Amino acid sequence: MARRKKGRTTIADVAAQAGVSPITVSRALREPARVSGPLRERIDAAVRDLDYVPDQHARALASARTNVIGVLVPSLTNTVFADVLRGIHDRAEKTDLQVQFANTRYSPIEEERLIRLFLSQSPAGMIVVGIDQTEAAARLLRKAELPIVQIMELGPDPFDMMVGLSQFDAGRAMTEHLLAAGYRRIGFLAARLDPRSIRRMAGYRAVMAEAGLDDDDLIVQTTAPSSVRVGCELLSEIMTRRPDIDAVFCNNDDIALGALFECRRLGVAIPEQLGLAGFNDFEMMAAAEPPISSVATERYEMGATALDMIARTIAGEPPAQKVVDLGFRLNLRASTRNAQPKRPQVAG
Amino acid sequence: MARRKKGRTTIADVAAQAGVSPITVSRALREPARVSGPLRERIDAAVRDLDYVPDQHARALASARTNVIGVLVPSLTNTVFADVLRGIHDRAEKTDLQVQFANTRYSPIEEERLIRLFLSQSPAGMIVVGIDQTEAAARLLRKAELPIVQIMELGPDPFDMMVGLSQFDAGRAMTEHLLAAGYRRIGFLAARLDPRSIRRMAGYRAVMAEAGLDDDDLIVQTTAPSSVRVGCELLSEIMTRRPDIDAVFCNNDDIALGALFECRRLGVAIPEQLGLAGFNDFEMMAAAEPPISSVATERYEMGATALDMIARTIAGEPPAQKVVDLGFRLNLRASTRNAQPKRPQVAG
DNA sequence: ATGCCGTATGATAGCGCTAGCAGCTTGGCC
DNA sequence: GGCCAAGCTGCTAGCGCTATCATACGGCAT
Repeated sequence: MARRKKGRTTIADVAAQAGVSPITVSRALREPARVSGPLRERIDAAVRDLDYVPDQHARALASARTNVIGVLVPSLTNTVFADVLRGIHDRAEKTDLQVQFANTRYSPIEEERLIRLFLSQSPAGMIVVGIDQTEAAARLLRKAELPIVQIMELGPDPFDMMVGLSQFDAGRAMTEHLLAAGYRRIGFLAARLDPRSIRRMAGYRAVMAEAGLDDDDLIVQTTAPSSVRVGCELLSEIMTRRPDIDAVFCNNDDIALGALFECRRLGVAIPEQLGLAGFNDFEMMAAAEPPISSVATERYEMGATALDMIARTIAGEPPAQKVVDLGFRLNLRASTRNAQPKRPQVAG
Repeated sequence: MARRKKGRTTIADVAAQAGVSPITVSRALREPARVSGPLRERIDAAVRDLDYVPDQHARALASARTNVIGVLVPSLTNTVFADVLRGIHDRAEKTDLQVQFANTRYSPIEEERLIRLFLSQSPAGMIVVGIDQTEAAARLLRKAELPIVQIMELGPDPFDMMVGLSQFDAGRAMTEHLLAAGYRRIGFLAARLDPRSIRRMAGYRAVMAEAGLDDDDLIVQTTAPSSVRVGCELLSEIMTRRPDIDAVFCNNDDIALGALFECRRLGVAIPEQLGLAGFNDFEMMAAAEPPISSVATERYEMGATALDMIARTIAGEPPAQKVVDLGFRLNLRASTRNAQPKRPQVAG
């Protein structure tokens, strides 16, 4: 039967040119060690000669395996995930794995739908964000027999592997620093309220409670997506509600930048009248005037590590550790008084 | 022979359950109109019953067609492209098209390599950025028989379709506005120097030349990737080189934000001593203090339109226009004197 | 009645590749 | 010299789906 795609160079063409059988070509490409040296060279030459590229679809169909890594992220625009994706992508390029993204829009329901969809295509591995999947999604992932990495945070009982940091500890650490620097009435500005934001906030609350400084009034939050504008609004609101605050810790850097601008508008001097800290440590934090203190996380590295872990597992050399804590770093700058533990003082 | 993937629900299972032949199921799924009503219903019911999901690979192999749209962008972290990708993705979700991204890192050589790679996988369509492909890449794309959209800018002789704006005109427009507002010694700060930056700059130069205000000294550029920090540095440099400038037009908003911070550091009042304008109109521009004038572009819409055009073409209803100009908008804010044509005045 | 046509469904033959085994060499050992 | 294990290479039979052709059927004009 005359069929389509007559032009395509197939494994049979390569085999003919190299004077071997198709299956030997197939092996030479996938498991070079199983083919003798001379043959391998002839085959390689033929491949180059004919510019042969294996058909991924035929390969996937025949082997019931694919080289697709499914990646589900909550947002495509948030720089946080852009960095992670870049890390994933960069490492994937060095392997023969293909990356397939999808956007859950911060919805666990949507995430579950996408997990079903991906799993039905038998990917080689999956990367998902966080630990708050729906129960059904968790069940699917647990019984799926493929490498899975949860990224961005850590938690008990991983589906398979994890690379992240403790968002709670990161929230704690910055709050502890602010306390140590002498701040007392520390506000918390939060938007989006995704699970990771919430755990950062929990870290903040824990520290404040331990210090006996807990106060619901100090927290201003909204489920609206994070943006610089929302940062302006939240800062404005907290200044109205609690004009006596001496610092604000923002659940991310967009909010912090908005807070900085709003302070400028309101004539609130940073850090003299108000300490300001963000989260993520985007590049602009260091360049701002004044430079803004922020909690740095290893986003690129997180994506890269996740992909590496999957690639290794597929290659049959699973990573030594199934859970990797990439930690965080406080980058303290002029927007906060950076005194080491010092006697508390009343803020200007 | 006992083979793998025994679990998978296939079209044959659906056919058995519905009491028809496999090929009829295949048709019912792809061209419902060609199957009679009652049969179609029985088949649909069986599909739902068995939770059947077609195997993309088998489908691609048999039909020599895929549903993959290849998208090549220069950067994954730049918000500009994140917005475009979101537009593409959002529309792709409404079709059965799959999006596959790759990152050219602003390198035409890398872009060519990726174009070869993608084309060898016979995608259903491709989206590429700009009009500056290598000659070889251009040849490949021209002879490829698939819908292709070039996005982000417009130019003569498209490979197939185009959605974008005239970067030159956009550069012109903002410069004309600055002139009309009375600025005379208008600096231009540019980083990265990708083709689109360069055309924006060309627009700026054209206007300055027409006004007899052209001066190489007014342009400070670097091939370093754009960042807020680089914006600080460029502003600092131009202030050293030409302390008499009265406005700066930045080739993007990161640079503009850096310039704003640096002005604050240097004690240069905006807009009193220096007008400031950016490009892209990121969300933060409106929230900044002072709010920064910027040229808004339809990035999300660009991605969405590109995908729509491809989807339509595949569906056999090609769009009426092969070239779509989405234009731009000047969003004028407090960082520039926004006088309408007025008599020139010496800047403070 | 007869034959023709258009429509709806089915049978057949692959798409390009790989799993599982079979067959052939080679070399080592008794 | 004969036998067997180990190492290569090749054959066969699909993976799940669809392009192409074939067939069945009802309606209509002749």
